[in-house]
Amino acid sequence: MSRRSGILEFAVLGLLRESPMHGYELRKRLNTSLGVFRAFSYGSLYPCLKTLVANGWLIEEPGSAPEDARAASLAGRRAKIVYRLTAEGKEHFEELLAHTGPDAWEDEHFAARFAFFGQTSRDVRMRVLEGRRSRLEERLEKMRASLARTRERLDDYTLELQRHGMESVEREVRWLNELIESERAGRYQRNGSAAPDTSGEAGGLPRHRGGSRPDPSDDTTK
Amino acid sequence: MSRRSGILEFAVLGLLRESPMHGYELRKRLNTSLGVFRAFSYGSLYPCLKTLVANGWLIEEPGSAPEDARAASLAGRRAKIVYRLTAEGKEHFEELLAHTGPDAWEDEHFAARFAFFGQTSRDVRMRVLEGRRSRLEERLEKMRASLARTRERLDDYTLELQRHGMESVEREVRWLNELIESERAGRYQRNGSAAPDTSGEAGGLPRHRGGSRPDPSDDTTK
DNA sequence: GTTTTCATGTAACCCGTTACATGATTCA
DNA sequence: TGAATCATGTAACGGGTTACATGAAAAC
Repeated sequence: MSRRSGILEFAVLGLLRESPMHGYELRKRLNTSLGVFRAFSYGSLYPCLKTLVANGWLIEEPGSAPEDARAASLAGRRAKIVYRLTAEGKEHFEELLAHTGPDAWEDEHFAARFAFFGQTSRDVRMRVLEGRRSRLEERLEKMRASLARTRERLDDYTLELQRHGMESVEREVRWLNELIESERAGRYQRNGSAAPDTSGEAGGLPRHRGGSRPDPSDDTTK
Repeated sequence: MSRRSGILEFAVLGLLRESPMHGYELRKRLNTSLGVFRAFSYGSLYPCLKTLVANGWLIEEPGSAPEDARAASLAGRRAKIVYRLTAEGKEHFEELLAHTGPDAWEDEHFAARFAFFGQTSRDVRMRVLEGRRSRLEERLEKMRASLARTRERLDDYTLELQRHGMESVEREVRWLNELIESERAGRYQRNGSAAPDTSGEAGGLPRHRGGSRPDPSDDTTK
């Protein structure tokens, strides 16, 4: 059965659900769109793709770029394997999305699921957000308890590190609260299509100040 | 030479520098005092201790608890191996602390070093803090660039995830700025001994609101 | 006297990386 | 025609975890 669990498998399925792709492009998308929190290498991606195929979740299609029709007449053309999600793969991905295992609330697991919220139903999103929040609150409890126990024998730097760590967690809890509130109020939308200037309080998620600078240079993939 | 790099080795050396300990206690300290950011298991700790001994950085002493003197008369008493840092080990740890390798600025590496700032000179601290900061600023650049490139074809959730990620990084940069400022001003102290109520702006690091609640219950180890 | 906690260890695995090898396609 | 980039892969390793096995000391 090959339990290749982990983030990579999940993210690959999620990206391929949106559209078929070959490995190279897949990796680029992993490291930009999703890559804020993690970067993957070919050394893990290609073996992963193979086991996903072996599990029947993907099929490989010998494909070239769609608009490259004139090259299709060539005889010995190959390479560029396009992977496409099968029906079983789709089903498996749904299960993974909905699955509420104990590990599902860890940092990177959570981030990966969140990245695919657009393909989920609201009640699943709610469960995930609330699960993450209570997970963080447990963690806060432990940190507070540990700090209360050891405070006196720690030097200033260790203390400062712990304080900053706790503040980070508290901050994420507040963030989750906002998101949960948004979901409750029904403020969500499928796919914000090209709204070049996000100035007002539109329909979607709560808007914040800051973020990317308004510099629309560099449209190429570097 | 057994390049067992990684956080664990570093943290073990750092803790043993403060005082000798046996493995079990060592692990507890790793997961409370330092464990805010990471938890280790025996399955990694004990093998690590062995290689550290093999490298000459630690020695094992058959030891029981110091105040357990009456038990010393027993014949076949053993187990409870106490590990002590050798002179070479100490030297090695200093090198690790001062070493400015490219990996030294990553999240967990940085956190581990920071946790042992109390054993460092100020210029080393400054180098580490500034190194970390410029590392984060690089990361911000990439995130901004990536976001500017892909903004239109991302759904709201992915966008929100990236926004939150960037804000977290920006927040850490501000934190580092404060710390660097503190170091510059010479506001640091070795070991804040039992200041039960931290209300005013004392001599040490910049004080913040929030943190652990004033509830001194539960002094036992769970 | 039995259950808990302390204490040490090992073998198998997991999820990924690094470094390397190879070749097709595009562009100057 | 030669360099850059696209594209696919593999072998060896890395730094840990899980689950297991064992036994001594303390608590009840």
